Amino acid sequence: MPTMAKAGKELELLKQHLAKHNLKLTRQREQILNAFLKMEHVTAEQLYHILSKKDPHIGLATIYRTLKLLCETGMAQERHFGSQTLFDNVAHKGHHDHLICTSCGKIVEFQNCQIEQLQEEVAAQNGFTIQTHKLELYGLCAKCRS
Amino acid sequence: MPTMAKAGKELELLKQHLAKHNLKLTRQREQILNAFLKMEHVTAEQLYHILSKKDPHIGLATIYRTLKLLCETGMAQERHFGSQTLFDNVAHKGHHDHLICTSCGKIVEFQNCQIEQLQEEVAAQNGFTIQTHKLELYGLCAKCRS
DNA sequence: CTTTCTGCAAAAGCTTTGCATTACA
DNA sequence: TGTAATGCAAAGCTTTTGCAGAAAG
Repeated sequence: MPTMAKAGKELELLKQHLAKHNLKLTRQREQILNAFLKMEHVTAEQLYHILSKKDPHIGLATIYRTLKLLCETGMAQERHFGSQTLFDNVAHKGHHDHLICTSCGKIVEFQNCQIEQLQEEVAAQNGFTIQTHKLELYGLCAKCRS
Repeated sequence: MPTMAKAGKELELLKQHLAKHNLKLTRQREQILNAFLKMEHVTAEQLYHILSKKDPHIGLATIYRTLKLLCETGMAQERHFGSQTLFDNVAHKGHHDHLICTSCGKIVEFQNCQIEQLQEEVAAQNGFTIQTHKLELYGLCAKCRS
């Protein structure tokens, strides 16, 4: 059943991280992970509202604490867009960058291997080894331009 | 005297912006612009401390208000690194991107025309017209790797 | 003179922390 | 049974806003 194996991949990753740091898997952490994995990107507040419906006593602080854990595992990545702090789901689609419309706020994800390759070259020239990167292109989408 | 002309270029840009929006050029705005132009990137708090020495009664709110203006002219660009909000001086060196060491915090600026060209292509494919962009590469610098 | 700015202080986010209690392993 | 996690509320930061007096055009 490869489907089931795939479904639990992220949970396994979290379990590994928890075990390595002597932390515990809780009902809340699992709920937060599951809700997070369904989204492309979320704010802490958004997750809080989604989860509050199922579990009215969940705390916003727990969301923040768990999102920090997910960032440590590499599944999530913190990103600032305007005044909002978004947490990107990197597990789902792999790494992706963003095109952001400055007029309507529309966000398009994209990937480009050539750019990534050039990034590696630039880093090497400066003696750096890349761990991760963020690329955001701001402009006007087709609708807003016309 | 080309030197003087060059020195006032950014001030002219600010004056234009102010005129266009029916705003006024004040002593504080000029001071903040000058201090800002001397730096590669600063936080609002840093500018506040620098300027407090000359003018003990300057307000932090004025710094924030003026930095917002500088962003609108395009001379400054807001950037989030970790928990800090930095304001980049784009006027001085033109647009540049950043290599950031996740271990020691060292920041290296760079420019790469090929990457910029590819960005344009990606944007065009998605119907976007780019206004600006941010590229940050996070990793380990030579010292921290060894 | 009229409008905009400033500094101050208060307010408003958003995120983190302290603590008693609960849940995991 | 011993740690670690949770929820709540309070504290902490950074950034914004309201307002009366000051300054610019």
